[in-house]
Amino acid sequence: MTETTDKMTPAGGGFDPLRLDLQLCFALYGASNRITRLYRPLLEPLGLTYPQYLVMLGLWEQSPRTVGELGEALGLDSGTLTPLLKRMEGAGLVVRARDPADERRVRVSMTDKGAALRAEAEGVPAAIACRLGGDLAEIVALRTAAQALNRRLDEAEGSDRA
Amino acid sequence: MTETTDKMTPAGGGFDPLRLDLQLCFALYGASNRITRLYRPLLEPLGLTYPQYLVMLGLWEQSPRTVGELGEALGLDSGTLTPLLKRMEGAGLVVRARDPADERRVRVSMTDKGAALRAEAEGVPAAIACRLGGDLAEIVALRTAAQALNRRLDEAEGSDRA
DNA sequence: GCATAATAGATTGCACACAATCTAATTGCG
DNA sequence: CGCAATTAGATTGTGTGCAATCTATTATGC
Repeated sequence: MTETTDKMTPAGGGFDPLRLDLQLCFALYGASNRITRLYRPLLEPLGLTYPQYLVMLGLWEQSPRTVGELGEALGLDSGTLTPLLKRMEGAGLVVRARDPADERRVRVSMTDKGAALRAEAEGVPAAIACRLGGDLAEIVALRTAAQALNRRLDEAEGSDRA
Repeated sequence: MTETTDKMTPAGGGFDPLRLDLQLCFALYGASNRITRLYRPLLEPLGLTYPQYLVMLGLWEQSPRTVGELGEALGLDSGTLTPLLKRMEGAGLVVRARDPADERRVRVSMTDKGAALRAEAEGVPAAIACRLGGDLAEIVALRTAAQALNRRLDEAEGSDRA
């Protein structure tokens, strides 16, 4: 049987490397899921899902952008983005059009409706910050640490292909 | 049309709260996706997906457990767990059985095959740690910060229902 | 100049993730 | 006892997330 005592001595001799609450991956996985749940009720009035909101953030910074550029910025591939962007096009938030200069590329640009949505989204970060509570420094520290991790993982992933 | 200039002054007076790289949510979302990608090639030889691996971690700590207990531990609901557990049952890793004492409950228990898989999984955390690189303290700090966030979000979520 | 390789997206198939809803079983309470 | 309220999972429907593959287009080598 697998009766595990919950002795936790991270620095000690015999601790279990497979313990759920010791996994960084599990903490991040849970944080990501919880954050998505936290945003859902705020984004629903805007007619956006959470990944769609991220796409809009990307496009509010720069529009138009190609599918590949968005994928690079968001860390998603075309298999994820294509149907997502099609739904957003169906909702009238973006337009997709082949680049005449290079017919392989698809340029994604905001519509006026998409641009107008920005005003409604302005309040979202503050509302989230409020719900997150805690002190701001803690939030920033967590964000910075996650970004550092992401950078390192991107490098490792890139070197695989090199 | 909506041509966005990319003036960005993060430290300046009028910085943009909607900037993608300022979002904690985006950093965590990316980290979770990247971590899943990192685990995939290591878990594939074990015949596990990443959420299935988390379920196994939960069951290696305690088996049997009800669906509800697993959902509580992993932060997932029955709509996610039911099909996931069915696939794992199909793979011979777990068994699902109604609790005779309370027919509403379903007890999920490891099979011998599932228990045996633990030996193969022992090496996974070390392999991941190696790929993550960086120093261990940084990893632990990120994990701790994410766990603190998760606790706070759980409290907030719980108070919604109260 | 033309076959070949490289590139950008799209498509397909599978596996989550979750809201909303449903069903069956248990609890509570008069 | 008898029935409403609660509870535990299962089901359904929508929307990602990604590997593998396909197609169309552009760049390259000989």
